[in-house]
Amino acid sequence: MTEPTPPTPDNAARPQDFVRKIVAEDLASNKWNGAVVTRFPPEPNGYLHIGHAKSICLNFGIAAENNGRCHLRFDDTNPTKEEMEYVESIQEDVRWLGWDWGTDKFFASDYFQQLYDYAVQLIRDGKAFVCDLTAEEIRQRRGTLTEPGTESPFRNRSAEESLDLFARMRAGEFDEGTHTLRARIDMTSPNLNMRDPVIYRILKATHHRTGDAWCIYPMYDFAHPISDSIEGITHSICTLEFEDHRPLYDWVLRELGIHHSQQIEFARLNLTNTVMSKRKLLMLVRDGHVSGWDDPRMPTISGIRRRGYTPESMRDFCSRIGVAKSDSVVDFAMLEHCVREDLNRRSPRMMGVLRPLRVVITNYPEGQTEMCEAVNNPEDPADGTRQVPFGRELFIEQDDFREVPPPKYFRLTPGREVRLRYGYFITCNEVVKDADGNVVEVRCTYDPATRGGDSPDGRKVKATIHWVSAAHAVDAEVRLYDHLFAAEFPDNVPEGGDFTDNLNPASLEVLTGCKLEPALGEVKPGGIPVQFERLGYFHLDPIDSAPGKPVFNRTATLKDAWQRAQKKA
RNA sequence: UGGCGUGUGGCGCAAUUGGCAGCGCAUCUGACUCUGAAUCAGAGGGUUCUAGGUUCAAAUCCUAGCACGCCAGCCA
Repeated sequence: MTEPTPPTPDNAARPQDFVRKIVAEDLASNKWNGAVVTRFPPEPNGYLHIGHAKSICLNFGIAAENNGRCHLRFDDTNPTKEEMEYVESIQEDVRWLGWDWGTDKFFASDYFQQLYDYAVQLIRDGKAFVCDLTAEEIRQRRGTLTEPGTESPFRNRSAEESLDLFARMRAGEFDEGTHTLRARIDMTSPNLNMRDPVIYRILKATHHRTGDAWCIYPMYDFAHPISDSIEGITHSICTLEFEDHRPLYDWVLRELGIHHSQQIEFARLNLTNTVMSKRKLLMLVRDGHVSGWDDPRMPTISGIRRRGYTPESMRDFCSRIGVAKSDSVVDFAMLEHCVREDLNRRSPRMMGVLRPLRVVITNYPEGQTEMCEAVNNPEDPADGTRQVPFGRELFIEQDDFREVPPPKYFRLTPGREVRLRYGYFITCNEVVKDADGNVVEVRCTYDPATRGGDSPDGRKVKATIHWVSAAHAVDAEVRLYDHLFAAEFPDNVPEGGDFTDNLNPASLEVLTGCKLEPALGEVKPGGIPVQFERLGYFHLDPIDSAPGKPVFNRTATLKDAWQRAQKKA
């Protein structure tokens, strides 16, 4: 429907972040002969979220800005956690964000043989050894944050013996947990990662790509630097928690004497009213707090896509939040601002009534219908106009009528005249109630001279409200979303509780029997959200909608000064 | 009482490397308005973590503290 606009290096106007500065300096000093090669290395063990989007835009963005490449590499060294379903969704999400890895799609598992050969080299050089300690024994000897560890009794066995043992590990002779390959570094290092870290373990699990070809798998700290090296990565950008791993990253590459990319760490994204760890997101899915990874309340890429966020707004968001090394929490309002800005510019405007109240125009001829011309997008005249049917019976928003109006309430109330957008001025003169005293219908008169929405005598009305012709309305389900978590910082919870205690019970409100103008019944899936005038942006749900039975997800509300004033009062 | 890292308006980031602390978001006014939207104009908000020191001049350099984050998986 709408062509996605390709990502542009839109950071030019913004101050450069520290990573881009390093890249620029390296280019200036010709450190890598003009090459800029980055990579986005997800583990296919879950769906991508907005935090990943930050990393994706950083890595692909830097490559694009510098005429370089960004590799998509699946870090699949743990067969017990990874699945093909995730590699598919990850690719879809990166593509949706607008990035293209071209032919540079890789899997760490493609390097298993090379990795194995490098491990052998390390053993030969006396830099690694096979250790017979159990996990528990290794843990006990690791020492603590303040005390050094103690060396493994197998640390000094001969390279020949380790080589033999390693080959037998690979051949499947040993059970899981009985042997590991460890780097021989320094058990007294203040950096625990350097205390003879395990670099290979036995895992008799079927790998989603290599099947049963291997029963030993390299650890992240070994596989990652080498994968970067093999691919000729120049800048290996990762998050802060890997800072402590950099010495090990450098050690592996230095000892092997191979291409040595530079690891650079930045702070991961945090968002208010949101959790952003795969573990917690998985929990929300598994425990049924949401309908799935793509629930529109989820901060996953697939969730926000289904919610109606656009790739353009996501990229804009990522460039606005910046890249730095201090832990921080971005205000959710920043994200909303970005979607609103994009959607305001591009979304078609239409009318939909969420909570209908029947209006009968008593002086309008029964059975008559006419068409009113409505502007599709005032922000973009090229979008043209459309015809909206008008009749004697209409629906307006319940909120747009008050029998006893609060102060400064501009909308419909007995005796007051308001404008029906693109329609007529109407004046309310009668209220119909049910047995319980609820207003079920308002009866109005219209001024035929105000057709189109302007009065020839120049009289003004304070409010313009939206409406839908009852005879032509399309029925729809509309889902209103709010923050998944009521608390700004969901993890802040008293002893004994957990983040799910902060789930917002009102994060989803499902409205049925909503009344939409006919054009909204024709919206095709795959486009951008539509603005329901005065309400917000709504996105046709690609999964639950059926022909003639649209379901709309509210992407974001419009800013509402009235509501804000009400809340204050 | 280990190592690594980070502290700049409410929030996220800048500050040409020592030269009057700026931008975005948020907030609040006002204007305009056939969306209480958008737009436009404006406002408030800072002990640059603290204390010393160097200097004509410090967010930036030095010293000593403090706070916060991460690290003791055969996860990544």
